[in-house]
Amino acid sequence: MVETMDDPLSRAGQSKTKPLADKRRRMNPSEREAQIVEGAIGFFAEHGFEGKTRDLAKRLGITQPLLYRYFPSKESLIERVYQEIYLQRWNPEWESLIPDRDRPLVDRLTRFYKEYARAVYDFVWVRIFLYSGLKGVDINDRYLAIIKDKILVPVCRELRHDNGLPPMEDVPFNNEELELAWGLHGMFFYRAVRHFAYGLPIAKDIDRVIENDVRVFVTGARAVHGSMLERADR
Amino acid sequence: MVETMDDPLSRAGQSKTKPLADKRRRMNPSEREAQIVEGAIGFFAEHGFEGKTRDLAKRLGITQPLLYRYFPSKESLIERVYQEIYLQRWNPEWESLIPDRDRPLVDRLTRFYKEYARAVYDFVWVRIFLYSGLKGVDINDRYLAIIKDKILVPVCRELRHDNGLPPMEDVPFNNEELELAWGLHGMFFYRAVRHFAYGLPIAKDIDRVIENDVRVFVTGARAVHGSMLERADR
DNA sequence: TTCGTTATTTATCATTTGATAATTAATTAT
DNA sequence: ATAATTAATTATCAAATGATAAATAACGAA
Repeated sequence: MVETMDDPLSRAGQSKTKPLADKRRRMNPSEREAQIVEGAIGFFAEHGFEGKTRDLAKRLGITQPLLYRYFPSKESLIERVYQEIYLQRWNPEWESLIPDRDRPLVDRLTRFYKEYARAVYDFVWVRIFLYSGLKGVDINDRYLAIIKDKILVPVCRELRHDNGLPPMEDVPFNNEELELAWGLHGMFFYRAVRHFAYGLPIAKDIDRVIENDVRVFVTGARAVHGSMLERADR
Repeated sequence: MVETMDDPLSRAGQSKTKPLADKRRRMNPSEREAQIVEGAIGFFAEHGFEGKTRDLAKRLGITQPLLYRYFPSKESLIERVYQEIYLQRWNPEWESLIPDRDRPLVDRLTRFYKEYARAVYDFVWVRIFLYSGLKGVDINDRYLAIIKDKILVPVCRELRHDNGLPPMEDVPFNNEELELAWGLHGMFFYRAVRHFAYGLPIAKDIDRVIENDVRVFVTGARAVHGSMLERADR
């Protein structure tokens, strides 16, 4: 029986009630700044960007005006949170993984999504991504453009090659095909939404789930990919 | 070439700048209430539940205190929005669709997700679902429990039958199997997240996309479903 | 037309909230 | 030890926000 994992709220390490810095003042500025940013990430992930600066300060065990010594405004702190979250968690090596035809496609995809999960199946990441998406922040679009260009389109390319379909130079790439690859990505990412946004339990052995997802996708895609190309040209 | 659909923000009917009720006062109370609720749905879907009552009132073309004649508090209005959104959009007929073995499983699934899409691929629904999920509202959990019990578990049951696997009475249902069905649901629902939360374009011909999703899933699931049951007992 | 009812608005309150200024005190340099 | 520096706190401000009370005016009944 496959176990499930509960309590998505548990962020490893930081306890929730942690104004334990009772009398410890005068921290090294760069340390303090880092502490504020990290705290803000967790805080906004939990409460959304409408979370109050006073509550954030309380959580950090500092006073609210101190935030304004390090950031000129709440908005600038939020901006910093975006930077930290988005830029830190993309590994360019992933991009070279997909087109590596020395290995079977199923292996490549499984490997990619397992590693990607390690970076992204995370309370703060998922929730900040959703909150900023709903807010319509542009950095969100840019991130998704990378997903599309560096992962999904290459996946389609490899899928064609694997299934003996004509390359994109001969039969142009089309949106229906892109949706196919978004399907795999949706299987993958919606699990994170379920767990970290909705608070539902998720299977404990993520790796096995990913293996299944990829097998389902690659096997199933073979059955439909071809027909998309036929209908595609004119 | 498959077209794509842009501007997820467009909610059919109501224009965004609409305080056009310039001098028309004294509306029938039940009408007014309905108008407020509908306006609140669109408003909170757009701005989240932290949206300000004054902005909502402005959008409705009424004054802010009038809201409080119809709802004792902002929270009670939000509660009403939940009711309206969640209760109104579940069709019990869908539940009987899945187990109908007179039709091929692919047909049943395609039909269900097409009809479900008509109810749920919708700006306000998707966003309020996400906002309330992030907020941790219990009605969200209850809705997802219905999805699981009435759709996903039945899907697994039918999938077993279709692939000649032992019924649940013989080999018990397990979480890995459930994750399989969540995979299909994720393909489906993540498209809505992409479009309505992230603002990305989505293929115009939703029906065709759903057909592809279901074919990919059913074909691919056949390749992995069996192995889950073997490992499952003990 | 006049009057009574009540839907709606205007005026206002008490908190909350992002932000600033003045004050205090921890740490380092002399 | 003493003074200088500046991290951090305390004390506030002004605007925003949920909510209430009093005043107004639209509509139906007489």
